[in-house]
Amino acid sequence: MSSSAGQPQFRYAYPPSKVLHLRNLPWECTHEELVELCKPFGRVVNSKCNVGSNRNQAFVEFEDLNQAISMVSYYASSSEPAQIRGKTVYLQYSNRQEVVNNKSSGDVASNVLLVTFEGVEAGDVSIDVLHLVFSAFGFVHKIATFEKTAGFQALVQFSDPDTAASARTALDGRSIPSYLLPEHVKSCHLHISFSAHVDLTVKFQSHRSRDYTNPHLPVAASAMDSSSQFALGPDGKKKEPESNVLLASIENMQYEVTIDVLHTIFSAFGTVEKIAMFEKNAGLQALIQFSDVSNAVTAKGALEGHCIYEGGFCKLHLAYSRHTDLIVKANNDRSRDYTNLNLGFYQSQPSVLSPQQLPGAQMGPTQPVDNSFSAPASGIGLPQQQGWETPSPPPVGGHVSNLAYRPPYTHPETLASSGTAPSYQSFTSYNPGPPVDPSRTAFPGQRVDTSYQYGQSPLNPNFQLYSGHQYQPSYPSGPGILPPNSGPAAYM
DNA sequence: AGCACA
Repeated sequence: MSSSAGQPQFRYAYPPSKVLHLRNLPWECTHEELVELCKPFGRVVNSKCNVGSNRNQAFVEFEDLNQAISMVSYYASSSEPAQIRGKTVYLQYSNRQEVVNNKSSGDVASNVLLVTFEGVEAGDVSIDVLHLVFSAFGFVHKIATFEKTAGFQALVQFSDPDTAASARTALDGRSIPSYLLPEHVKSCHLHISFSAHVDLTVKFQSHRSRDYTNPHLPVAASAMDSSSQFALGPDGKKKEPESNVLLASIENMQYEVTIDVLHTIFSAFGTVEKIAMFEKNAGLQALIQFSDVSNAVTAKGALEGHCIYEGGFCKLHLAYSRHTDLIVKANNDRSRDYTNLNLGFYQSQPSVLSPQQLPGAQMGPTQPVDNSFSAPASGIGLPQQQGWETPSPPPVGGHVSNLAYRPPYTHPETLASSGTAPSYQSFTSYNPGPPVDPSRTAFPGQRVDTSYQYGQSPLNPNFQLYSGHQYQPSYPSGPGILPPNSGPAAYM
């Protein structure tokens, strides 16, 4: 019996399936492009590209049949055809019920993540920002960025698949907080899957690749002159000599910016040794001293032109200072020497260590440890309450030694597993003592990004970093926002 | 432009 029914030739030849067959695809169409097209209708759990003799067909599998139906129905009645790269794509239900084979959209756990950035150009997300974001979940070994047809992508290598999985779970679909992005970028959603790689080969430290396990790796010449990845702001000039001390000017200061806020922000990029704040030209300025020039460079690149608070408030402008070592005579709310906490109002405390034991000699090998990120990562979206409201208590014996010795990265599993918020105590025992512990650096009423500090990355759709509605200013905006007891700057 | 060789 030949084609009396004659159906299989036509458009809706097959009954609905959560697998769609797509054809007339552009050359070397990627999984990411397919997902981009299908995403409005549901979640693509698997795909296979480059199918057929012309390699221009593909299969996508939705997690749910209704999602596939909605996509087919939509394009059946749409005046605009489905398109990829401007090319019309024809789609129909597949005669299969699941996509076989292929890189299962990266569901095989790996210690390396493939990150696709949505809505940004290659230069918009610096490798330092990536490092910052992913370090919230564990020690990042290597990062490599590249551009393909799917857009700007990165491979981020962790030590083990579990750590990578926690980062993926937490960040997939989230957006990088705007204060880490150039102003023209509205949002930068992340799509994360597991890579097939296990160990990236990074030959140079450059603007597109880093190996954080090997600080002695040569720096690529190409990275030297292309300072563009750091210059997120409009200033393309790199005339001023680099320094370990940054001069920060704060523009549009509607909210209080305390020394603790600055410490929290800048500590994400390395060890902050000293901070001094002062008034200049009716504005607030601060000198932030890092232990290392490279930390200052990274911080400058990542933060220049960004606002501390949502809404364009407290915009940072950073320049290299000519200072290399600030002289802080007292620890107060305008100046702080984090390498010598026995100054100023800490002086009443008995000094537990002799001067020889103070930092410097004992500072372990300078490695890119973000003290703010060495903290345990717990579940995303936990209330940001644990401990930060605690007023900075006077230091107790032993805290100085914690400052002097900063342990290498400790895996988050050691503290926070099973999604329970680490208690303040547990954190304290892990990394005790102010002000090494960033939780102690916040004043009451001074909302600091603790969730970020604790490895609860802010990349949460509902997370508003330093947003106005979360922020409870201690003082009304206006000229009187600074604490009344802000004495004269004690640095020189 | 019409259904996949790990």
